[in-house]
Amino acid sequence: MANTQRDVLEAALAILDEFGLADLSMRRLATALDIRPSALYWHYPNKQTLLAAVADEVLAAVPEPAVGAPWTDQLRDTTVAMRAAMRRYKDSAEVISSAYASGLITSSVGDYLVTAARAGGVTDDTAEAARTALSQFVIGFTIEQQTREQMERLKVTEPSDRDFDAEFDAGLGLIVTGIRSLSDQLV
Amino acid sequence: MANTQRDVLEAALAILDEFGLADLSMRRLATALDIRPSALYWHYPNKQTLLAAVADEVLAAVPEPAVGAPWTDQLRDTTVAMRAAMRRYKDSAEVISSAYASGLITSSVGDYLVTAARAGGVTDDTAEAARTALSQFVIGFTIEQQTREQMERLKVTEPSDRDFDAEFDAGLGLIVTGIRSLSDQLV
DNA sequence: ACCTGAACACCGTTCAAGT
DNA sequence: ACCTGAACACCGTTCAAGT
Repeated sequence: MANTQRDVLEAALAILDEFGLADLSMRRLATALDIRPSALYWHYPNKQTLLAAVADEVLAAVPEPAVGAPWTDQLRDTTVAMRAAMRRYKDSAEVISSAYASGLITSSVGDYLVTAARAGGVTDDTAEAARTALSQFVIGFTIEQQTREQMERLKVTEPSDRDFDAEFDAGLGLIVTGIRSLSDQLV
Repeated sequence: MANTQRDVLEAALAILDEFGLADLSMRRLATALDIRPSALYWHYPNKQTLLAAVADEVLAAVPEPAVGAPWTDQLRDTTVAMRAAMRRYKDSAEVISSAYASGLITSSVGDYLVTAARAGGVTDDTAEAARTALSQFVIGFTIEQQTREQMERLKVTEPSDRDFDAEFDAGLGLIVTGIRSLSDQLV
Protein backbone atom coordinates (compact mmCIF):
# COMPACT_ATOMS: atom_id res chain seq x y z
CA MET A 1 0.00 0.00 0.00
CA ALA A 2 1.79 3.17 -1.19
CA ASN A 3 1.92 6.22 1.08
CA THR A 4 0.81 9.74 0.21
CA GLN A 5 2.43 12.96 1.40
CA ARG A 6 -0.49 13.25 3.83
CA ASP A 7 0.32 9.82 5.31
CA VAL A 8 3.88 10.95 6.00
CA LEU A 9 2.64 14.17 7.64
CA GLU A 10 0.22 12.31 9.88
CA ALA A 11 2.85 9.78 10.92
CA ALA A 12 5.14 12.69 11.85
CA LEU A 13 2.38 14.26 13.96
CA ALA A 14 1.75 10.93 15.67
CA ILE A 15 5.42 10.64 16.67
CA LEU A 16 5.41 14.23 17.92
CA ASP A 17 2.23 13.56 19.89
CA GLU A 18 3.52 10.40 21.50
CA PHE A 19 7.27 10.92 21.91
CA GLY A 20 8.25 14.53 21.14
CA LEU A 21 10.67 16.22 18.76
CA ALA A 22 13.81 14.36 19.90
CA ASP A 23 12.28 11.14 18.58
CA LEU A 24 11.08 12.62 15.30
CA SER A 25 14.00 11.48 13.14
CA MET A 26 13.69 10.64 9.46
CA ARG A 27 14.81 7.10 10.27
CA ARG A 28 12.26 6.63 12.99
CA LEU A 29 9.52 8.16 10.86
CA ALA A 30 10.38 5.74 8.07
CA THR A 31 10.19 2.82 10.47
CA ALA A 32 6.75 3.96 11.64
CA LEU A 33 5.58 3.91 8.01
CA ASP A 34 7.35 0.60 7.36
CA ILE A 35 9.48 2.05 4.56
CA ARG A 36 13.21 2.86 4.19
CA PRO A 37 14.39 6.41 5.17
CA SER A 38 15.34 7.28 1.59
CA ALA A 39 11.70 6.85 0.51
CA LEU A 40 10.73 9.90 2.60
CA TYR A 41 12.68 12.10 0.21
CA TRP A 42 10.23 11.31 -2.53
CA HIS A 43 7.48 13.01 -0.46
CA TYR A 44 9.45 15.90 1.06
CA PRO A 45 12.76 17.38 -0.21
CA ASN A 46 14.24 17.47 3.31
CA LYS A 47 13.44 17.36 7.01
CA GLN A 48 13.12 21.14 7.29
CA THR A 49 10.30 21.22 4.75
CA LEU A 50 8.55 18.31 6.45
CA LEU A 51 8.71 20.13 9.79
CA ALA A 52 7.27 23.28 8.21
CA ALA A 53 4.31 21.19 7.01
CA VAL A 54 3.93 19.86 10.56
CA ALA A 55 3.94 23.44 11.89
CA ASP A 56 1.27 24.51 9.40
CA GLU A 57 -0.89 21.54 10.31
CA VAL A 58 -0.67 22.33 14.04
CA LEU A 59 -1.59 25.98 13.44
CA ALA A 60 -4.46 25.05 11.14
CA ALA A 61 -6.48 24.44 14.33
CA VAL A 62 -6.48 28.19 15.06
CA PRO A 63 -9.78 29.65 13.79
CA GLU A 64 -10.19 33.00 12.08
CA PRO A 65 -11.27 35.48 14.79
CA ALA A 66 -14.98 36.27 15.07
CA VAL A 67 -15.56 39.45 13.06
CA GLY A 68 -18.26 40.71 15.41
CA ALA A 69 -16.05 40.52 18.51
CA PRO A 70 -14.19 43.56 19.96
CA TRP A 71 -10.71 43.79 18.44
CA THR A 72 -8.94 43.27 21.78
CA ASP A 73 -10.90 40.03 22.21
CA GLN A 74 -9.85 38.99 18.71
CA LEU A 75 -6.21 39.49 19.73
CA ARG A 76 -6.69 37.56 22.97
CA ASP A 77 -8.70 34.74 21.43
CA THR A 78 -6.25 34.18 18.59
CA THR A 79 -3.26 34.09 20.94
CA VAL A 80 -5.06 31.76 23.35
CA ALA A 81 -6.03 29.52 20.41
CA MET A 82 -2.39 29.43 19.23
CA ARG A 83 -1.32 28.23 22.66
CA ALA A 84 -4.09 25.62 22.77
CA ALA A 85 -3.16 24.35 19.29
CA MET A 86 0.52 24.03 20.23
CA ARG A 87 -0.25 22.29 23.50
CA ARG A 88 -1.94 19.44 21.61
CA TYR A 89 1.42 18.22 20.28
CA LYS A 90 4.57 17.83 22.35
CA ASP A 91 7.38 20.23 21.39
CA SER A 92 5.29 21.72 18.59
CA ALA A 93 6.14 25.26 19.77
CA GLU A 94 9.79 24.58 18.98
CA VAL A 95 8.85 23.17 15.58
CA ILE A 96 6.80 26.29 14.89
CA SER A 97 9.57 28.61 16.07
CA SER A 98 12.04 27.06 13.60
CA ALA A 99 9.53 26.89 10.78
CA TYR A 100 8.49 30.50 11.37
CA ALA A 101 12.12 31.61 11.18
CA SER A 102 12.78 29.51 8.09
CA GLY A 103 10.04 31.37 6.23
CA LEU A 104 8.57 28.06 5.02
CA ILE A 105 5.38 28.45 7.07
CA THR A 106 2.19 29.37 5.20
CA SER A 107 -0.23 29.66 8.14
CA SER A 108 -2.16 32.92 8.31
CA VAL A 109 -2.40 33.25 12.11
CA GLY A 110 0.00 36.19 11.90
CA ASP A 111 -2.39 37.94 9.56
CA TYR A 112 -5.26 37.38 11.99
CA LEU A 113 -3.30 39.31 14.61
CA VAL A 114 -2.36 42.16 12.29
CA THR A 115 -5.95 42.49 11.04
CA ALA A 116 -7.34 42.51 14.59
CA ALA A 117 -4.83 45.15 15.70
CA ARG A 118 -5.66 47.33 12.68
CA ALA A 119 -9.31 47.15 13.70
CA GLY A 120 -8.21 49.00 16.84
CA GLY A 121 -7.18 51.92 14.67
CA VAL A 122 -3.46 51.73 15.41
CA THR A 123 -0.79 52.54 12.83
CA ASP A 124 0.52 49.82 10.51
CA ASP A 125 3.83 49.76 12.40
CA THR A 126 2.04 49.18 15.68
CA ALA A 127 -0.10 46.44 14.12
CA GLU A 128 3.05 44.66 12.93
CA ALA A 129 4.62 45.12 16.36
CA ALA A 130 1.50 43.64 17.95
CA ARG A 131 1.84 40.54 15.79
CA THR A 132 5.52 40.22 16.62
CA ALA A 133 5.09 40.75 20.37
CA LEU A 134 2.13 38.39 20.70
CA SER A 135 3.43 35.58 18.50
CA GLN A 136 6.96 35.68 19.94
CA PHE A 137 5.48 35.69 23.41
CA VAL A 138 3.15 32.75 22.93
CA ILE A 139 5.73 30.68 21.04
CA GLY A 140 8.57 31.43 23.49
CA PHE A 141 6.37 30.84 26.47
CA THR A 142 5.10 27.52 25.14
CA ILE A 143 8.61 26.35 24.21
CA GLU A 144 9.61 26.92 27.80
CA GLN A 145 6.62 25.05 29.20
CA GLN A 146 6.92 22.13 26.77
CA THR A 147 10.66 21.75 27.35
CA ARG A 148 9.99 21.62 31.10
CA GLU A 149 7.28 19.03 30.60
CA GLN A 150 9.56 16.90 28.45
CA MET A 151 12.30 17.07 31.09
CA GLU A 152 9.87 16.11 33.84
CA ARG A 153 8.79 13.16 31.73
CA LEU A 154 12.43 12.07 31.46
CA LYS A 155 12.81 12.58 35.22
CA VAL A 156 15.76 14.94 34.73
CA THR A 157 13.90 17.69 36.63
CA GLU A 158 11.35 17.69 39.45
CA PRO A 159 7.90 19.16 38.70
CA SER A 160 7.97 22.93 39.18
CA ASP A 161 5.22 24.68 41.12
CA ARG A 162 4.86 27.46 38.56
CA ASP A 163 1.34 28.38 37.51
CA PHE A 164 1.87 28.54 33.75
CA ASP A 165 -1.74 29.44 32.99
CA ALA A 166 -1.65 32.44 35.35
CA GLU A 167 1.73 33.56 33.99
CA PHE A 168 0.44 33.30 30.46
CA ASP A 169 -2.72 35.28 31.18
CA ALA A 170 -0.75 38.02 32.92
CA GLY A 171 1.77 38.33 30.07
CA LEU A 172 -0.96 38.32 27.44
CA GLY A 173 -2.96 40.92 29.35
CA LEU A 174 0.08 43.12 29.61
CA ILE A 175 0.75 43.09 25.86
CA VAL A 176 -2.90 43.65 24.90
CA THR A 177 -3.04 46.53 27.38
CA GLY A 178 -0.02 48.05 25.65
CA ILE A 179 -1.68 47.87 22.26
CA ARG A 180 -4.96 49.31 23.56
CA SER A 181 -3.07 52.12 25.25
CA LEU A 182 -1.38 53.05 21.96
CA SER A 183 -4.77 52.86 20.28
CA ASP A 184 -6.36 55.18 22.85
CA GLN A 185 -3.61 57.76 22.32
CA LEU A 186 -4.74 58.14 18.73
CA VAL A 187 -8.32 59.06 19.64
CA MET B 1 49.38 21.83 27.63
CA ALA B 2 46.27 20.73 29.56
CA ASN B 3 42.98 22.57 29.05
CA THR B 4 40.82 24.13 31.76
CA GLN B 5 37.01 24.25 31.79
CA ARG B 6 37.37 27.91 30.79
CA ASP B 7 39.41 26.94 27.71
CA VAL B 8 36.63 24.63 26.60
CA LEU B 9 34.02 27.36 27.12
CA GLU B 10 36.00 29.89 25.11
CA ALA B 11 36.60 27.45 22.29
CA ALA B 12 32.84 26.82 22.17
CA LEU B 13 32.14 30.57 21.99
CA ALA B 14 34.70 30.93 19.21
CA ILE B 15 32.96 28.25 17.13
CA LEU B 16 29.57 29.90 17.78
CA ASP B 17 31.00 33.27 16.79
CA GLU B 18 32.55 32.03 13.58
CA PHE B 19 30.27 29.24 12.35
CA GLY B 20 27.04 29.11 14.39
CA LEU B 21 25.23 26.46 16.41
CA ALA B 22 25.01 23.83 13.64
CA ASP B 23 28.81 23.57 13.70
CA LEU B 24 29.11 23.46 17.47
CA SER B 25 29.37 19.68 17.85
CA MET B 26 31.33 17.97 20.59
CA ARG B 27 33.53 16.38 17.93
CA ARG B 28 34.27 19.65 16.22
CA LEU B 29 34.89 21.39 19.54
CA ALA B 30 37.37 18.66 20.46
CA THR B 31 39.17 19.09 17.16
CA ALA B 32 39.47 22.85 17.77
CA LEU B 33 41.13 22.12 21.12
CA ASP B 34 43.28 19.36 19.58
CA ILE B 35 41.93 16.70 21.91
CA ARG B 36 39.65 13.64 21.47
CA PRO B 37 35.84 14.14 21.95
CA SER B 38 35.77 11.94 25.04
CA ALA B 39 38.13 14.34 26.84
CA LEU B 40 35.39 17.01 26.83
CA TYR B 41 33.39 14.90 29.25
CA TRP B 42 36.00 15.42 31.91
CA HIS B 43 35.21 19.18 31.82
CA TYR B 44 31.42 19.08 31.33
CA PRO B 45 29.07 16.19 32.06
CA ASN B 46 27.25 16.61 28.73
CA LYS B 47 26.58 18.98 25.85
CA GLN B 48 23.47 20.48 27.48
CA THR B 49 25.48 21.67 30.48
CA LEU B 50 28.20 23.08 28.25
CA LEU B 51 25.58 25.04 26.28
CA ALA B 52 24.10 26.41 29.52
CA ALA B 53 27.57 27.72 30.41
CA VAL B 54 27.78 29.32 26.96
CA ALA B 55 24.38 30.96 27.54
CA ASP B 56 25.46 32.34 30.90
CA GLU B 57 28.67 33.71 29.42
CA VAL B 58 26.78 35.49 26.63
CA LEU B 59 24.31 37.05 29.11
CA ALA B 60 27.12 38.11 31.46
CA ALA B 61 27.60 41.09 29.13
CA VAL B 62 24.24 42.54 30.27
CA PRO B 63 24.90 45.12 33.00
CA GLU B 64 22.80 45.64 36.12
CA PRO B 65 20.42 48.52 35.33
CA ALA B 66 21.36 52.00 36.58
CA VAL B 67 19.60 52.48 39.93
CA GLY B 68 19.08 56.20 39.36
CA ALA B 69 17.27 55.74 36.03
CA PRO B 70 13.46 55.74 35.69
CA TRP B 71 12.11 52.20 36.00
CA THR B 72 10.73 52.12 32.45
CA ASP B 73 14.20 53.01 31.18
CA GLN B 74 15.64 50.20 33.27
CA LEU B 75 13.25 47.77 31.57
CA ARG B 76 14.08 49.12 28.13
CA ASP B 77 17.84 49.27 28.69
CA THR B 78 18.05 45.73 30.05
CA THR B 79 16.03 44.32 27.16
CA VAL B 80 18.09 46.26 24.62
CA ALA B 81 21.29 45.04 26.29
CA MET B 82 20.05 41.43 26.14
CA ARG B 83 19.53 41.78 22.43
CA ALA B 84 22.94 43.38 21.94
CA ALA B 85 24.63 40.61 23.95
CA MET B 86 22.91 37.89 21.91
CA ARG B 87 23.74 39.55 18.61
CA ARG B 88 27.46 39.26 19.37
CA TYR B 89 27.34 35.47 18.88
CA LYS B 90 25.60 33.70 16.02
CA ASP B 91 22.59 31.61 17.10
CA SER B 92 23.15 32.47 20.75
CA ALA B 93 19.46 33.34 21.17
CA GLU B 94 18.59 29.73 20.40
CA VAL B 95 21.22 28.52 22.86
CA ILE B 96 19.76 30.82 25.52
CA SER B 97 16.20 29.71 24.78
CA SER B 98 17.11 26.05 25.35
CA ALA B 99 19.26 26.80 28.38
CA TYR B 100 16.54 28.96 29.87
CA ALA B 101 14.01 26.17 29.47
CA SER B 102 16.40 23.57 30.86
CA GLY B 103 16.68 25.52 34.10
CA LEU B 104 20.48 25.23 34.00
CA ILE B 105 20.99 28.95 33.44
CA THR B 106 22.23 31.02 36.39
CA SER B 107 22.21 34.50 34.82
CA SER B 108 20.32 37.14 36.79
CA VAL B 109 19.00 39.20 33.86
CA GLY B 110 15.51 37.96 34.67
CA ASP B 111 15.86 39.39 38.16
CA TYR B 112 16.90 42.76 36.73
CA LEU B 113 13.60 42.90 34.85
CA VAL B 114 11.48 41.87 37.85
CA THR B 115 13.23 44.38 40.12
CA ALA B 116 12.80 47.20 37.60
CA ALA B 117 9.10 46.40 37.16
CA ARG B 118 8.56 46.31 40.92
CA ALA B 119 10.10 49.80 41.10
CA GLY B 120 7.09 50.88 39.02
CA GLY B 121 4.83 49.86 41.88
CA VAL B 122 3.06 47.04 40.03
CA THR B 123 1.92 43.84 41.74
CA ASP B 124 4.29 40.87 42.00
CA ASP B 125 2.26 38.98 39.42
CA THR B 126 2.56 41.84 36.95
CA ALA B 127 6.30 42.09 37.62
CA GLU B 128 6.71 38.38 36.83
CA ALA B 129 4.56 38.81 33.73
CA ALA B 130 6.76 41.72 32.65
CA ARG B 131 9.84 39.54 32.89
CA THR B 132 8.18 36.75 30.95
CA ALA B 133 6.80 39.00 28.21
CA LEU B 134 10.03 40.95 27.73
CA SER B 135 12.44 38.01 27.85
CA GLN B 136 10.30 35.77 25.66
CA PHE B 137 9.90 38.62 23.21
CA VAL B 138 13.61 39.48 22.95
CA ILE B 139 14.71 35.84 22.77
CA GLY B 140 12.05 34.83 20.24
CA PHE B 141 12.64 37.89 18.15
CA THR B 142 16.41 37.37 18.08
CA ILE B 143 16.06 33.67 17.24
CA GLU B 144 14.03 34.67 14.23
CA GLN B 145 16.55 37.28 13.10
CA GLN B 146 19.58 35.05 13.65
CA THR B 147 18.01 32.09 11.87
CA ARG B 148 17.29 34.37 8.91
CA GLU B 149 20.86 35.64 8.93
CA GLN B 150 22.26 32.11 9.03
CA MET B 151 20.07 31.13 6.08
CA GLU B 152 21.13 34.15 4.08
CA ARG B 153 24.74 33.20 4.77
CA LEU B 154 24.06 29.73 3.41
CA LYS B 155 22.31 31.32 0.39
CA VAL B 156 19.13 29.31 1.01
CA THR B 157 17.11 32.56 1.28
CA GLU B 158 17.44 35.99 -0.29
CA PRO B 159 18.03 38.94 2.05
CA SER B 160 14.69 40.20 3.38
CA ASP B 161 13.90 43.89 3.42
CA ARG B 162 12.52 43.81 6.96
CA ASP B 163 13.69 46.53 9.32
CA PHE B 164 14.45 44.38 12.36
CA ASP B 165 15.58 47.32 14.49
CA ALA B 166 12.33 49.19 13.92
CA GLU B 167 10.25 46.06 14.54
CA PHE B 168 12.12 45.42 17.75
CA ASP B 169 11.70 48.98 19.02
CA ALA B 170 7.99 48.93 18.26
CA GLY B 171 7.44 45.60 20.03
CA LEU B 172 9.49 46.66 23.03
CA GLY B 173 7.65 49.99 23.24
CA LEU B 174 4.35 48.20 23.15
CA ILE B 175 5.19 45.89 26.05
CA VAL B 176 6.69 48.66 28.20
CA THR B 177 3.60 50.76 27.52
CA GLY B 178 1.47 47.90 28.75
CA ILE B 179 3.39 47.64 32.00
CA ARG B 180 3.31 51.39 32.58
CA SER B 181 -0.41 51.42 31.91
CA LEU B 182 -0.99 48.76 34.57
CA SER B 183 1.26 50.76 36.91
CA ASP B 184 -0.73 53.97 36.33
CA GLN B 185 -4.00 52.19 37.12
CA LEU B 186 -2.72 51.56 40.63
CA VAL B 187 -2.08 55.25 41.36
C1' DA C 1 44.30 15.99 36.74
C1' DC C 2 43.54 15.40 32.13
C1' DC C 3 43.48 12.68 28.13
C1' DT C 4 43.41 8.53 24.55
C1' DG C 5 41.33 4.52 22.15
C1' DA C 6 37.77 1.95 21.01
C1' DA C 7 33.30 1.17 20.81
C1' DC C 8 27.93 1.78 20.81
C1' DA C 9 23.93 3.42 18.98
C1' DC C 10 22.53 6.62 16.40
C1' DC C 11 21.81 10.86 12.60
C1' DG C 12 20.30 13.39 7.46
C1' DT C 13 20.91 12.86 2.72
C1' DT C 14 22.08 11.12 -2.10
C1' DC C 15 21.42 8.32 -5.96
C1' DA C 16 21.25 4.44 -8.92
C1' DA C 17 18.26 0.81 -9.39
C1' DG C 18 13.93 -1.73 -8.80
C1' DT C 19 8.59 -2.47 -9.51
C1' DA D 1 4.49 6.85 -8.77
C1' DC D 2 6.72 5.13 -5.00
C1' DC D 3 10.23 2.52 -2.95
C1' DT D 4 14.81 -0.29 -1.92
C1' DG D 5 19.83 -0.86 -1.19
C1' DA D 6 23.97 0.81 -0.37
C1' DA D 7 26.74 4.21 0.78
C1' DC D 8 28.71 8.87 2.71
C1' DA D 9 29.75 11.83 6.20
C1' DC D 10 28.50 12.70 10.25
C1' DC D 11 26.46 12.74 15.63
C1' DG D 12 26.62 12.33 21.55
C1' DT D 13 28.20 9.46 25.05
C1' DT D 14 30.56 5.71 27.87
C1' DC D 15 34.37 3.62 29.94
C1' DA D 16 38.60 1.25 30.63
C1' DA D 17 43.12 2.48 30.23
C1' DG D 18 47.07 5.61 29.84
C1' DT D 19 50.37 9.52 31.69
